Amino acid sequence: MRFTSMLIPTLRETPSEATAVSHKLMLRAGYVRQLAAGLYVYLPLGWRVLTKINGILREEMDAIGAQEVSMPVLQPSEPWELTGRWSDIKEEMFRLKDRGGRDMCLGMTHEEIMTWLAAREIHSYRQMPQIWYQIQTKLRDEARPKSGVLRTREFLMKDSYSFDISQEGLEKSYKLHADAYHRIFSRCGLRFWQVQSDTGMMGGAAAHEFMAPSPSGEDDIVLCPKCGYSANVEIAGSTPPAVQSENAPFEDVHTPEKRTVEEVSRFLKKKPGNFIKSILVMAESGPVLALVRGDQQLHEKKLQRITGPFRPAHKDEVRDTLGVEAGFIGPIGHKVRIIADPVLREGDYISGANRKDYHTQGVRAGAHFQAEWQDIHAAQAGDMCPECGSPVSMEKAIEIGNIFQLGTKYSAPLNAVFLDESGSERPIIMGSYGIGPARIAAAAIEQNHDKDGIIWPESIAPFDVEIIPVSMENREIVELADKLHSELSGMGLDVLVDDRDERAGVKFKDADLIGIPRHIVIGEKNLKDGFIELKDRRTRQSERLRPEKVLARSREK
RNA sequence: CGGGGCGUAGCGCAGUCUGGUAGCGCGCACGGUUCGGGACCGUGAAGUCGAAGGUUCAAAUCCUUUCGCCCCGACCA
Repeated sequence: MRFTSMLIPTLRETPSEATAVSHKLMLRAGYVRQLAAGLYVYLPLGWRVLTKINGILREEMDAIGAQEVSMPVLQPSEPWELTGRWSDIKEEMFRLKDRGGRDMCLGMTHEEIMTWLAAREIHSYRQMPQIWYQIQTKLRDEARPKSGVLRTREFLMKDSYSFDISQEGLEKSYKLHADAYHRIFSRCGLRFWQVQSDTGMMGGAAAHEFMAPSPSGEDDIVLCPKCGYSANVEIAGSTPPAVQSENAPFEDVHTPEKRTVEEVSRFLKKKPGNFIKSILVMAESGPVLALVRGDQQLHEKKLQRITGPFRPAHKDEVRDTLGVEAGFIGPIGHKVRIIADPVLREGDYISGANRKDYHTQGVRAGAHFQAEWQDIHAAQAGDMCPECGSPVSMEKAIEIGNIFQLGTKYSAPLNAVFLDESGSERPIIMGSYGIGPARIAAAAIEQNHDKDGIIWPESIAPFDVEIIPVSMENREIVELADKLHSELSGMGLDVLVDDRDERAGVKFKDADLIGIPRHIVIGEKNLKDGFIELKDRRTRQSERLRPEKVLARSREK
């Protein structure tokens, strides 16, 4: 491919709206353009990368016996009504009516439609297991599209669905996917972790996410370097390090105008870990008082799994419910539901005294208050691993894939049933599995770049080699570039020749930006001696070689 | 949805406070010189100043409304 016949609009300056590294580089190097918030055009280079990623996805999905299909993006409401998601999902679903006034939506995922198909076509245990997948556009009216292609309103997703006759079968399909995902992400050149994750509204028994560490990631993951425990912070267990117990007498202390743990701890010269942080929230069932240690944070997702949806209490609600203003509330003497983090079981603490300008010290669980004990704190670096007790670390990560054991959450309401060997009717046991190709591309850039641009892993680079004829005036150079171009292409390599009539510096800068892993530089001086240069984008090391040698070496690959 | 920021030429920005002929750099076009890490000189094209309404002799600038984009948070099936 010739540079001059391809649209590669590189930018010298970074458009101001970009903050994530991958976003900046994709814009500058001419891979994508933004149409509107969360809507991106993939330019030729960008599309080539996605095509390569999708190729890997197809190979690995096919290898586990999955079959590719294609489902409509435009869907009728009925299957969604049957599973309850038509009403469970709110503004995030794009909805419309057709000319007949029928409710329709744009697919944000395809459990309903895949299950609809299974309900029609799978009748017997003899037909299973099945795995169906597609690489299809999804639409979600995201509350906040962000970070370039990392969170968009329209995006490509490889989604697959397994259909089994039993939980054991599901676990097998699940394992097949997990293994395939490891191969996929490894082949794409990513550093990644498989972590335990929340099943969310997908429901079901088990779920894992595949996470590529990156500062641009939206998720926090907890990792134990010792035993390999890894989990999304949304569900990660951890034991906060023990704090020295004060053995303080049980009594109120005057703390005028000191409300937050930080203020009171500084005022009393005690560590935040010696405090109980009391947070009142309003759940649908009523007020709930959540307690965590002062140096810990309440994790709202964890609490929500226990109480259902909630919101923080307003100031007047705190007063009405607990009889004291926010800042001085504590767990003692209330009849509201109290949920406390287990770390508070032991030791004595300082909490709000339930009267203005006072805190109580020497507060002990059991003796002074009762609570439901539930893990509701957010794990933080330095906490102890729930499996082996060593300190855990935290990383920001991009969710590049997920796998869910769904069970019968979709098959039951959509009546996707089969007859088992004994002739009795049972719901199909399902799993669902997703990968975002654009996120793979973005994560690859986040993990592989330098100050000059992208450094693509070979497997997903838009081209294998870029040939850089340093001058287009020199006939010999141009002829050799053409010759290498056609011979390397003939060997099955994807080759880009920068045949622009630009100065060498411009070509070098753009080549570094675009990030093709190998560059062949053809310059006058070297060519006079019969040499060209083969340059590695990552290491920047350059070798002087005879042109034939380059061909021979490429043939080996 | 809450908080913050920004909309001026393709891109990056100045001009807005204090109203008075719309600017700079890059890019683009043409001519010339140059040619191994984003060259230089000259000439030139290109802007309903996001939109609508208002105030004013006069609005990019002041007022009102509105749309869009980005960031933080909430949300993320």
